[in-house]
Amino acid sequence: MGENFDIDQFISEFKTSCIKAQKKSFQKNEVITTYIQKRNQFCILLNGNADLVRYDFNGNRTIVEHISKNDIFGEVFYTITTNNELLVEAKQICEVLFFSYNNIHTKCSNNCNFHSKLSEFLPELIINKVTNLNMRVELLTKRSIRDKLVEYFSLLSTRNLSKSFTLPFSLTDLADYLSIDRSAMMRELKLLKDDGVIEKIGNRIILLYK
Amino acid sequence: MGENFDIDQFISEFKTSCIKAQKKSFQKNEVITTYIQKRNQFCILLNGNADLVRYDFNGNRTIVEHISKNDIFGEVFYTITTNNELLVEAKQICEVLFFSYNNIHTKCSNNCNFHSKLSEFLPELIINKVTNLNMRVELLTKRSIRDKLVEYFSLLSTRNLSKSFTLPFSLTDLADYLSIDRSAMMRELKLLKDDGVIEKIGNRIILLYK
DNA sequence: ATTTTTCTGTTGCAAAAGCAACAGCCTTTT
DNA sequence: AAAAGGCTGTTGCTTTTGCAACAGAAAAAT
Repeated sequence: MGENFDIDQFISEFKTSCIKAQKKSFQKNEVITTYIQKRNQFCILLNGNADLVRYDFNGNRTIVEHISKNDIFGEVFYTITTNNELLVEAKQICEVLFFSYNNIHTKCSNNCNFHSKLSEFLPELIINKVTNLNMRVELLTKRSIRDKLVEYFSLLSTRNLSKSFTLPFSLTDLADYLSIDRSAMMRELKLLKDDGVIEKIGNRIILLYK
Repeated sequence: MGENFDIDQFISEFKTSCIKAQKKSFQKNEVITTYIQKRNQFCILLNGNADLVRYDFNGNRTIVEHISKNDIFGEVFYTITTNNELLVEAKQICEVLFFSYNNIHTKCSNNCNFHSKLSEFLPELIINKVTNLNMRVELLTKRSIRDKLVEYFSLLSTRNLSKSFTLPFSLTDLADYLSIDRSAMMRELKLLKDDGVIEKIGNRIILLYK
């Protein structure tokens, strides 16, 4: 889409002229931020990819959100806090831009170019996020492991414009993302193969139906 | 919050001076809109409440989203379409404002007051939506029926500033919202009662823990 | 006021998902 | 080059969830 190209260009041309924004880099497996405090934090992932992860009492790990280049995230979107701690973990080397959300509306005293561009693109960025969240809800409301897998695969197939694609997750992470038990998922993947719905070579999937 | 008050006032003062927006009323159980076509539809619920509902092949009904006063919705947030049909159903008498999302950015030829106010409040409205979606993901990623119920109840408790509250759904709808079987949910509610976690009188819940 | 419909509450049984444990493979580290 | 750690693949067993069916209560329609 044209609009995505604009956003991409805007972000790639970014220079931190605004003193209220901070750019930081992270190594793989570093914690980018946690969502415990109430600081109205708002972030943009400039490069790399990361996961928003929750660990619960039973030791279950859940990938609440998968964060890619140009995605926005931060505790400003979690006003009602949950009991569990939420961590954003870098999966690769990441570059992240941090703000306080308060500073987005109020015009920057420097009247900086970045600031005015940001407020121009903000609705577009947030609508991307809403779209992703709706797809996530669509996935999670599927009743069975099989339905979740098939929905997720057809989503990836649509995104990649191909019936064959490599999973962007390890299978372990995929289970944590779909909020299901890994071994039960493996079992179901085998059944999907046996039933001729998919082919699977390692982390590469080919959708056979339709 | 102060900002919510502003939005409330803005919406309540609204008059359809802009010809590009349409206001319509709906009776209980009427279908407000469907998400099948690609029309960039964007809506605001001015009054009443509604559910975004999906019916799947197996006859399962899922309440994908519960829509209350001042919430925004519409197929513009569902760019990658799912196989299933999505319907917005009025649960009470509803008043709804319809736009095309394209008409929000491009300045209205009338230069109308409503239009400029809308683009001012849009980020706030969308952030509310993101927050709600994140809470929904939080609920849906809980592994067991019990965890879903307890999370949902503590959420309602926080919202109502009280350990006792009436469910905003029928129990049948609650199951469809949590994406679980109703009878299994009833069974678990009984266990929560037996274990002294909640008290339950009809659709009224009292949280006993903490 | 009576009928019809929807919702709540319950249960036995079947199916699905989770848990635990282990082996082999692959990748990264030392 | 060897060791360590993480990921994949598998399976037996247990627990949880779903399904089907029904009775009574409550709400809505006539």
